[in-house]
Amino acid sequence: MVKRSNNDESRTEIVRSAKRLFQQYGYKKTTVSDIAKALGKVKSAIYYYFPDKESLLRAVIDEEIGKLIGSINDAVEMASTPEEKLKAYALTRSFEIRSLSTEYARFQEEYDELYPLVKEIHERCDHFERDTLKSILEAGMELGRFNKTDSEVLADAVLLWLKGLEAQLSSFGTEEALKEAVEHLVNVLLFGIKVR
Amino acid sequence: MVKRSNNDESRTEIVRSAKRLFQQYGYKKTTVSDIAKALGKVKSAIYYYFPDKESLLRAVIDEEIGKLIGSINDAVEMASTPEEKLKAYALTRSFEIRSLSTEYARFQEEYDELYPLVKEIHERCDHFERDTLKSILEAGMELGRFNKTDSEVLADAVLLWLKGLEAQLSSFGTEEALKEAVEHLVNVLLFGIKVR
DNA sequence: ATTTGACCATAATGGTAAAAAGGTCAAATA
DNA sequence: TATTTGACCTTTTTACCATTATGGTCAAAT
Repeated sequence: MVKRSNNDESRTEIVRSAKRLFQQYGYKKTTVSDIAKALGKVKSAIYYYFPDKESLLRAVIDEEIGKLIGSINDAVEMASTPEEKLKAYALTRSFEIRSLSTEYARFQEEYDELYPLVKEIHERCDHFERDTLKSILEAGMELGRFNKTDSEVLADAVLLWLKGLEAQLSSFGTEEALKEAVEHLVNVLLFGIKVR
Repeated sequence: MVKRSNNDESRTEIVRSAKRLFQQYGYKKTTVSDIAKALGKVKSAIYYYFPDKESLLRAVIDEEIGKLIGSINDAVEMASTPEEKLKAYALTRSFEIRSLSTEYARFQEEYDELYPLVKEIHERCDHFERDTLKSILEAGMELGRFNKTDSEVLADAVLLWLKGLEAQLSSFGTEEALKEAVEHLVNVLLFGIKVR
């Protein structure tokens, strides 16, 4: 754990305020003063807790990543078989990212400026995702339920496929449509299309 | 066929000039005068053949779509089995789109303005792609090589997956890496990951 | 230990005049 | 007749400047 200022509560309140405003107005359009005013303070109070605006954004993002990873982990652990875990992984990932991308819809307009940060986030998540997927796949192979292949390569392939789905998220009107698509794709992933 | 002006050669030369300059400088940054000057003419000469700048872009795009669809068709027809056709489809599609996105790299900076046109293109291609994929899949089912399911739903799923791959194209350093990824994904698509 | 307002440097914004662009057309060309 | 041209019009883009906002600092106040 990182050592923090005595008053951790102020930090979390500031992050909560920042989060709300970032979601509503985007990163650039919310000023540090806005974040402070929402707490009945003035911007220099913020700078007592955070070195700069970007670290506020990082704090918000860290929280969101934590929640995302937590949700996925929970869903995967809840499932019992490797097949179920894979399905849970794909569904949870897709739904959580979908809801994130609507909550932070304004960030898309600022993609150019936020790109370095986005890249960093992706790299950080990639690591977790590869590991999690790899262990699901390996468990399936151990149990003799999945074909034995290089689990790393396969994990990358599945991840590529999930990211592809992510890029197409906006094309799904309803949650139900997304769910059906994910389930269908998981089935194809599991069984292929060749007759057995 | 649309009725054209007598001198079709001028039209094609104008399109060629526009194509070259659009690739090099993007759509907005190439002026109609530039396109004309490259042919030793003045811009009003262009307007004798094309009603406006956008229709120049459309002509270029139509040509590129024609080539893209042609390449895919050729590759698919060349392959003999449904499995090979599927692989040929995925490989050719990925490589052709990859090369298009490098040739017209500047267009990404202008995404916002070109969006309506891009959407139109996608819709137009979607139709062809769905039909082609559907017929490959149906042929496979007829021959008893693919599991029988709703070919339309399956075609959409495969297409979704190919578009996902498309969104990740920039993450492949070499052509070889892309080829390997596509082949691996096609194998998963065909056989799934469950033991038989 | 926190909060504040005054302060600084830089970046965003608005307004404006000049330049460039898309597009039209009657006259010229061939 | 089929093209090409330059002059012309209107709208958009650019370049520039003054003003304002914003991110960030700091000594003093609480």
